[in-house]
Amino acid sequence: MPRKPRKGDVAADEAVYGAIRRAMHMGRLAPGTKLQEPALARVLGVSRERVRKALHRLVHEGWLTAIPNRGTFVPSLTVEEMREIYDVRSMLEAAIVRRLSEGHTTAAAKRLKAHVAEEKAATRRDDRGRLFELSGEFHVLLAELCGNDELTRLLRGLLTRSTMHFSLAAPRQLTNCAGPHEHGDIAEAIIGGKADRAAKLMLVHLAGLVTLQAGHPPEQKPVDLAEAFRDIEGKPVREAIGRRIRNA
Amino acid sequence: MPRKPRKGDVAADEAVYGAIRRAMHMGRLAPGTKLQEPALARVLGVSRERVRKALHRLVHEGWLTAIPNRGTFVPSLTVEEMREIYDVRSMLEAAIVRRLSEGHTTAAAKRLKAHVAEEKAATRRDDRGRLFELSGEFHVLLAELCGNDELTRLLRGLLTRSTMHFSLAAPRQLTNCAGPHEHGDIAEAIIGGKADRAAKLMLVHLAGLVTLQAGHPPEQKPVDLAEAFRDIEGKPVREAIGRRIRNA
DNA sequence: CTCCATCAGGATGTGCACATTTCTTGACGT
DNA sequence: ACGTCAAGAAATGTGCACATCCTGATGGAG
Repeated sequence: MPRKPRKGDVAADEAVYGAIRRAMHMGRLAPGTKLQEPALARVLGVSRERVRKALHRLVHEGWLTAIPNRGTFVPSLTVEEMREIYDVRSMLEAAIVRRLSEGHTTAAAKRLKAHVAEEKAATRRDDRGRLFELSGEFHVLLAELCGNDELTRLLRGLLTRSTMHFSLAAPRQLTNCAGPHEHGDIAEAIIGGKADRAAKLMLVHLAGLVTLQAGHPPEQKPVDLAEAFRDIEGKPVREAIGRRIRNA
Repeated sequence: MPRKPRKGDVAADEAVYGAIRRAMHMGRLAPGTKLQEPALARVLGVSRERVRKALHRLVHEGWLTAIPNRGTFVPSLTVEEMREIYDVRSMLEAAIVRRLSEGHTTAAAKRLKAHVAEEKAATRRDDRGRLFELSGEFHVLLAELCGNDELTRLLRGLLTRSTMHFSLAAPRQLTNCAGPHEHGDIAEAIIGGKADRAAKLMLVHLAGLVTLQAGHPPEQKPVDLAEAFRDIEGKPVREAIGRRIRNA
């Protein structure tokens, strides 16, 4: 299985894809913003087809909304849609913590503890950017510990769509989850084997996030594309590495 | 919001997409088959870019596997991947039937009963094709009754990937679920409000499907594309109608 | 003054042609 | 005889140019 990268390679695709996602993640692109292909191609310094492909992919993944012959837009999640996503997450994550509570390796417990410790450290440093990342990764970690790749992929998609609201609507409040101590409690219940308690804590945790998000309606403001993508394109693509091609 | 269809329109895209999916659904395309773009374009009578777009979409949805600079292939699901998919389904669907058991409208109960009745009718007629469809739709129906669109979308994707194995590996056995009576029992438990029983029945049901599929390893045989797509392209696109564009 | 029709400008969608890569076939050397 | 390498052919990936459609503005009619 040769994997020779070419000159421009698919890395260019990933770069464009990652640049747009990062801009959204950083709250540069307000809901309702139209992402027009020529402007993006000019700003990012790539061909229009590259931008096209990336936009189509983002649309398919639910990050952007496309209207035929009109263009692609940054979606404004309604409260109802958000509630639905968290509802599905509740179903999945309650089952996940239940399963982990009923049986997990010592290595798993170690990773959980380490993650919670890292979150606490970030909290002490008041490093809200890092804490934002860690808070999301906690939920992915739980899925990973189940050893089911399909589950991990699915939950990751759900989670990114969940955190999109924070990124887009309330970029100021970089408090992804209501605080690391809730994660700590959940981890403790899992390690202690208390399935019911872990599930209940997770449900309360997610419910809290919903009310937290519902309290911060998205702020509509126009955005200049050139400004939004300033010092973005060069950085390495981090979040795309979980999205590899499936090889039979 | 105007919706003027053009001459060829997006319907052509959907037609190509649907044709390939239908061919897979009918077991015409064996696992490992390479879908090369020029041949498909010639067979379906459309331009190569149309085929390209459809293939990319199918790859992204998990129906096909793409290898850069090599082409797109019909995947051969391993037993492990299949088990993972059913594992996720177990988590979600157990939660679904629990929720429905704890509260549902009379209209919901009516739809459930009607569906089970239709399955029994198809069984009596020995209409295995129709039963195959209905068996899948039963699980989607449960998700729909929860009133959560996100959940419905997600489960539909999982389900199509589950049934892919039947379509590809064992097209002969058109018994999607082990029999409508299991669906009937689940529906009965839901309507009766027995959450634990409904959840347990669902878990047993899904576990049974896994063992059923694991017993039928995929049969590898080369396929002629022109033969696989005979009397396919003209038919109306049925399964694509649930995949509309998201409009903000 | 308001409303509608018409038209220019720009953006999206599509087909085409070329560059690049990979697979196959055949010959050559060991 | 087998393995290796090279050259041709075919398929994939990409950029370009044109067709089609939407949007906003301008001018005329009521």
